[in-house]
Amino acid sequence: MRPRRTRLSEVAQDAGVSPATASRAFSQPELLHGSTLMRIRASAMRLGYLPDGAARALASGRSMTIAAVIPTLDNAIFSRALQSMQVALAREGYQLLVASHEYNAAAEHDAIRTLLARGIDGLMLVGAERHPDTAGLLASAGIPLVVTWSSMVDAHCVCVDSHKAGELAARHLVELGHRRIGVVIGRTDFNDRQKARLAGIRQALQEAHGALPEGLVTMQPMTLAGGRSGCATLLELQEPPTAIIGGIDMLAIGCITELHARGLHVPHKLSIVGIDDLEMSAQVSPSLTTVHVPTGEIGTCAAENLVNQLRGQTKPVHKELPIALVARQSSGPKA
Amino acid sequence: MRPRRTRLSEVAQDAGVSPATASRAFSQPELLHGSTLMRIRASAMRLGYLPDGAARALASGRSMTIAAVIPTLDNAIFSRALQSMQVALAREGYQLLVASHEYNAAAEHDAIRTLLARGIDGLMLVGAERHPDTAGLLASAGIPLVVTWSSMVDAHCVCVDSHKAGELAARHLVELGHRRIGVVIGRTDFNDRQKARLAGIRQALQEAHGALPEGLVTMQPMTLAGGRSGCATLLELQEPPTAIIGGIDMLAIGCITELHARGLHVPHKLSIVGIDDLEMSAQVSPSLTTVHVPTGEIGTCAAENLVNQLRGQTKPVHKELPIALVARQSSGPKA
DNA sequence: GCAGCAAATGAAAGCGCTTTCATCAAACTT
DNA sequence: AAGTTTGATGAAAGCGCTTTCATTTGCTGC
Repeated sequence: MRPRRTRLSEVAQDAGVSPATASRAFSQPELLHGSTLMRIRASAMRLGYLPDGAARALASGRSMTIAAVIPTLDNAIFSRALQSMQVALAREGYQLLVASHEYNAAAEHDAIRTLLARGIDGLMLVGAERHPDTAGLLASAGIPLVVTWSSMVDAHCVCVDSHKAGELAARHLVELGHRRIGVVIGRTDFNDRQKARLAGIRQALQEAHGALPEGLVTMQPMTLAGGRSGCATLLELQEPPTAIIGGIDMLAIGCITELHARGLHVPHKLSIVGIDDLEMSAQVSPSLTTVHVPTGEIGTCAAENLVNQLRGQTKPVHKELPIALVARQSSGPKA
Repeated sequence: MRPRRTRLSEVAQDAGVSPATASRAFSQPELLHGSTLMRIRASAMRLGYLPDGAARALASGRSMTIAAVIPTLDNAIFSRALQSMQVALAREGYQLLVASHEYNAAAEHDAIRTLLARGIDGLMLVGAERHPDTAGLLASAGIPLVVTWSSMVDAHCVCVDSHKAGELAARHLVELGHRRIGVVIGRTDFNDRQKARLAGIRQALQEAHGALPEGLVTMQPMTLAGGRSGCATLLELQEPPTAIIGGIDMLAIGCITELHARGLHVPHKLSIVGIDDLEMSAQVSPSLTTVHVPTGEIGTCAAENLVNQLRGQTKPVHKELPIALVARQSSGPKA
């Protein structure tokens, strides 16, 4: 078998101290005499000592690991949020564990269960919808929790107002004179963000010119291909829209692509607006008008929130981050 | 404090068996009498028992966790590979732990170190380049390892021939009659895949029409913006190329975008070829000619490889996955 | 010069589980 | 009927670390 790893006791022996002291050299170095600390560190280095996380976690009750359960890695907003979260956590000595559930509540439940069993110190979740059993699981685990993107009563949240995001996108088009506005929305199963955005769009349009006709809304997979297909669907209507809102930027960009493929000019022929403001949205041609959502910041704040909870901050903190419309080239006055 | 979690011994007591038997109910149920098993399961369910991963890992020496250290989550090829890997691992009862290093060898070393300390059963790494200290770290850890994308002697690998990928892209353009071919390559620091692709391109062009002039190669960040900027750089040359190869699809798509923004038709004015075959590459307009790399399969095979190693398969396995050119709309005969 | 205290270290008891080994009953052998 | 095997379970020894509590030592202050 493999050559057993160096143990803390061996380091201690090598340095001529007790295991207790050696342990402190890693967790509470300030308690040790300078020279002792040096000696232990030197021994550890020489012996190539690597602490055993399982033993540490078992003895201390802390794993220094935080988990994030997200819908999918296949959407840049989540990878970006995770990225920022990781950086923020690493700064505090925590490791990030990631699981995705592909928009399936049962899969989310399982992932949370597995993670909890694995032993984590905190958990980041997306959205406020859950499998009915999940609440109990979380309650019995009793670890710090932060809900992101959506708001949830009695829970720590780092959220944005998705309803308002929808309104902003819709109002922008209304102000440009559009009356017939199509919507390519992402699947709303187990996705309260898309639900809220759509509701926001509906409300703003309702206030402007009456209800949004059902035929002008198409639900698609949240990919570029979904955007193209949604755009195609709307174009085939008897009376096609003069503008389209994508439920996420990727859908909006798919619309631009489809229009380009058909030789229809954006925004002269049709205006396109998205929601998210991906990095690539400023780079596509024409650049995408969209509602900026501070994705990276959500990750950072989620990390901070969890760390604060682990430090004793228990009163639920609701943090809402601001959103704003960013007008670029893909939207213009009604033809 | 939080209400302590149910322990295995309590489940055992509740079911009227010893802790040993209760333990077996979870790890080796086939050893138990049917009725005993049922009884234990019922007790576990009723008490809401969740095993303690740390204790399990410590006692058994296995954490049922596998880690992947990738360059970045901000590139769809890695998120896709991870996705497939996760699915394959979950099937075998393993959990995936992810860390990224943003193309920094020292950061990779640190991540591996942290992961090793955390206690993992296997490790997936990308590429064959490493920080000088990493080899020792890995050797002393002595856990199953699989290197992906690149090939490495004496190690388990799931690789593709990046050099050949470069050749395929270049030859395709040569065959279409292009002589002046530009390259927008991703940064090659700590990225042997980009290095090899560029070398492959160089070799194919060399064989066709002599050395690729240095001025026709521009190195850029691996983003859409990098592609745009690289394309712009090449267009400003005294004698611009008639075709451009992107070191990754994202760079190639950036080129298409830049050309679109400038009103230059692809492929009539310029041909564009990428390498990777992202899902979106077939969806952009014009659709991207590229070299298909079976990204998802890399993840699946890496998972299988590690699981096999954990089952005792120790002789290094080299698996090379096939690649192939996919001609789409972005490339055409020289104008 | 000695009580009193702080600083540095050590002894030892677990953390919650797995696993080896032993035990015991039941089911076969011959 | 006695010996042998098989199957199901239990007792108990850790896994490698942290942490509480006790101990030692070197000072301070009167």
